[in-house]
Amino acid sequence: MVRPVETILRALEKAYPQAHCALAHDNPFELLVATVLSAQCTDKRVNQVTPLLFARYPEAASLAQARQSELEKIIYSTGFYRNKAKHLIAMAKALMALYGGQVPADMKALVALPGVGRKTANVVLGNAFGIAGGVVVDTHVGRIARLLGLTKAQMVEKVEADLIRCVPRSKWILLPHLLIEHGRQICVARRPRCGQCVLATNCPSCLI
DNA sequence: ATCCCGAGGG
DNA sequence: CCCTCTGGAT
Repeated sequence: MVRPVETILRALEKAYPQAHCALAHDNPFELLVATVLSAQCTDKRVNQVTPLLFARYPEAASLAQARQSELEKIIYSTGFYRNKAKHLIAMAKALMALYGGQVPADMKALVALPGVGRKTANVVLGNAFGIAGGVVVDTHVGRIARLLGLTKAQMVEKVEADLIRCVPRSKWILLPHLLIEHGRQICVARRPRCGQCVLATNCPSCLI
């Protein structure tokens, strides 16, 4: 029923040769912060607040000393601003206390940071350090959760486990970017453009 | 109304 | 396991 992953990968790589991490960043710290901000928010809007954010708080040391009210104003438009501001300050303090202000290149250490879950850790590991720790699975998977009778929480875990099993490790970092690009251009939530979809012939939800 | 590169708390 | 947190785009 489902086409081999290799075939899907090849089709997506051909369709989106420019796929990459769209969160603007110059170093692991900036990517970590940007990824925390990206929760339930488009990368484009994150990129609108990060220039001012990083000018004001260029590294963990300054962010750890931030006044929460000031930080909230800067990140306001990314949503969840109170939680994110609180988490970012706590995260920066933890980076100072545990890692000398540096971002650890380690899954367990990243996930233990305040406000950092497995998805954020995977983004930082893969795109800042080039380490394929796991596979980034975002909220797109929630769209098909109902078809399989799974909750979103179950879905995220199962999908990553399946991808780790089926996809060669050399593609773990690239694959999420391909899927996200596909989700943005073709497989959008409302009125998906199935007529232009390179995976249409194999898609159970295809509308044509 | 629904969705966006989620995570913590109950 | 479910809920909440938030604003802007579509």
